[in-house]
Amino acid sequence: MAAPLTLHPIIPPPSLQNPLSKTTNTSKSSPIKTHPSLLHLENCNSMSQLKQIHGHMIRTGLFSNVYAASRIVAFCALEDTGSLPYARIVFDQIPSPTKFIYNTIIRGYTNRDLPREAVLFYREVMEGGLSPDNFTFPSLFQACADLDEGKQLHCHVVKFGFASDVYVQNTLMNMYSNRGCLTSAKRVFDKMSERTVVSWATMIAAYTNWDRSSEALSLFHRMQFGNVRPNEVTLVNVLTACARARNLDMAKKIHEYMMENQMGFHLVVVTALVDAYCKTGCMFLARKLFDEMPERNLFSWNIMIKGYVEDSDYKEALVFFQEMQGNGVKPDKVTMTSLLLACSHLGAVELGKWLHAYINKENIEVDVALGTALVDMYAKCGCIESASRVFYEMPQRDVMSWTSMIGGLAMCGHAEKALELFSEMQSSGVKPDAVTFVGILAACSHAGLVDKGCSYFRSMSCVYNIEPTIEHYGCVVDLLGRAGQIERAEEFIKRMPMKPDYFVLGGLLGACRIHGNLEVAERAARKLLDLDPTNGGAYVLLSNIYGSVQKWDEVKRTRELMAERNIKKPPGCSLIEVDGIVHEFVMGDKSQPQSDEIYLMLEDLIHRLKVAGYVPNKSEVLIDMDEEEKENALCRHSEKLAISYGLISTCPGSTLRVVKNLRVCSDCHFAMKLISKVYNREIIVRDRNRFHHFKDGSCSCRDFW
DNA sequence: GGGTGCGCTA
Repeated sequence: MAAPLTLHPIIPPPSLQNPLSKTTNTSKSSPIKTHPSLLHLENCNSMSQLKQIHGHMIRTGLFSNVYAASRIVAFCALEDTGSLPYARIVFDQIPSPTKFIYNTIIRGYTNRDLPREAVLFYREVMEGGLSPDNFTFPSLFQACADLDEGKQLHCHVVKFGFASDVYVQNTLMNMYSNRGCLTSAKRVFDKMSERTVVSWATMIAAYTNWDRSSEALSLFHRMQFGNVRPNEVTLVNVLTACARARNLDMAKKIHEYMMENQMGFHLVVVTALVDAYCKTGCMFLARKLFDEMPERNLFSWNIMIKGYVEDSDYKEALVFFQEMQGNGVKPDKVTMTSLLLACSHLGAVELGKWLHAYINKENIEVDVALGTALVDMYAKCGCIESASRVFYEMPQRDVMSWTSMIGGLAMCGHAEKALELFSEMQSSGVKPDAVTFVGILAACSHAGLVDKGCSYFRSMSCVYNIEPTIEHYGCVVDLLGRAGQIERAEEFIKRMPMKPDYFVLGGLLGACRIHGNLEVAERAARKLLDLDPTNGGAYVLLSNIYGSVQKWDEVKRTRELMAERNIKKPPGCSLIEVDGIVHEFVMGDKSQPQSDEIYLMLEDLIHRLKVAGYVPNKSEVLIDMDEEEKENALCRHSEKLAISYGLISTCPGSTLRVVKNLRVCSDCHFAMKLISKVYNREIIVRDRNRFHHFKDGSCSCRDFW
């Protein structure tokens, strides 16, 4: 009902209003929300407009209305075009700010990723005599720096009586989990009298992030018993747990649930499902789902690319990247990191360089992960100088960056430099991990530094508190074996705290081949065949040793055993990159379009090598065939085919780079040395162990591999 | 008095 006209209050002109007064110049029939200044504020989209409105509000006295003032603060603190410093100035002009107003500023700091400012502002306000409410804490917990600060804020929660607010509890759990204390997170969860779907999702994510995915999944079951319906976020978290736990069955169940509950088109959920299929090794299902997605984002593409890389399908990862570009999707640092990893495996340095240039051109941020991927790519492609350059340009380096560089130097045979870097790493305050020591031991092994290597191995547990794994034991066996200390290596294996595996015994066998120790070789081979009678590599190693000491009967017997047991030799495969395209060769390969030219080149090559003194070394040929056939087989080894292709398709004098999946055989090694001289080419071959840099008739490994 | 806060995929 309208008030009688005669009783209307007299409103003073704005200039006479007391700025501290909380009364407003609006009547009940004109609520403040529809005041023209506030309507202006609704459409405001810049700070200069905001300042005009603010000034006008001060002049008209509207600013003394705390609601109006709060709208000004909210714009400055929360809008993209706002300004937090200005919000602070406005805040200081408000005589009695409400909790809403300072909560808004705290949230503004948190949203803009200014956590320090958020907490400092909170402290300042509290010291000014104000008190928090239940809305204050969620953004504060997001902003808090560490566990200590989080605990202090938790005390405030209790002190001010908000410990049973569900929002506060949910963010509290998240804070504890993210700041390193899963136990406290669980304690909060267990104490909750009412749990929302968010509470469950938060705890499921916490378990997953702490690598306790199976507990995450059982929590999901418990949630369903409690009649809480999962929503999209719940499913995303559960799928992440499935991915980490490699639980394909569960992922499939969630997939069914999604289809039954009309969640099959939710972008994030489907993307999480694609990831779960990738991680459980079902690239086919992942691809099918991806292809059927009505919309995709960068996450979806990155997940597929990473999926292919982790599935060791590097070429498909690169093909997929082309498809991504064809779809007009711009890659980011995550995409680049996965692609560089693919290049590392393929030895595709040209492509790797292209990616590096792309990163620079597109100003993609080189974070620690991407920088490390670049170092690793250059190092694994044998470009140790480029690797080193990128490494030293990195503003930040973590243990993986140092480890990549150390491992790269080790693979190239630069043992001294690798060890120097190891001490440099420690001076810079980065602690080595188990992988670092694999690099260190490999460096010692390739350089024949037996005592140093053994001393590093001992220091692992007593100085660095790192328990050596079977891989480290394998490195030491390799180290001793290569240096000719075969008996010591055998003794070392006997005293290992775990059963030797294929790589440990294979290392010993390899050493026996180099040093012609038949007695130990036979014992090692027997153990190796007991361990895994189907492993073709073990038979090949044994047969090679018999061959190296001209025990042809034994070679024959090993070969017959293989045939009897229907065991195939692991296929050798070589990759060579020409003009950014990776070509793959297997022995006797004729699948290349230029096959005829390649074989003509090969014939010429063998002829010229023979003139230069090449005699085919048939001792490592396993197949039952006559001498001429053996020679033919040797000449068609994948690395020789790859080199022939390289010779006909690159400019004279340019470096040839080959990646081989197995160790390079003695015959090819000898041939490569001669090729480097006869054709005046540097040849860099990465085998499964190390780099061989052939130049001018000799190899960087000094025939020691 | 009004208007606020949480969990999600590489």
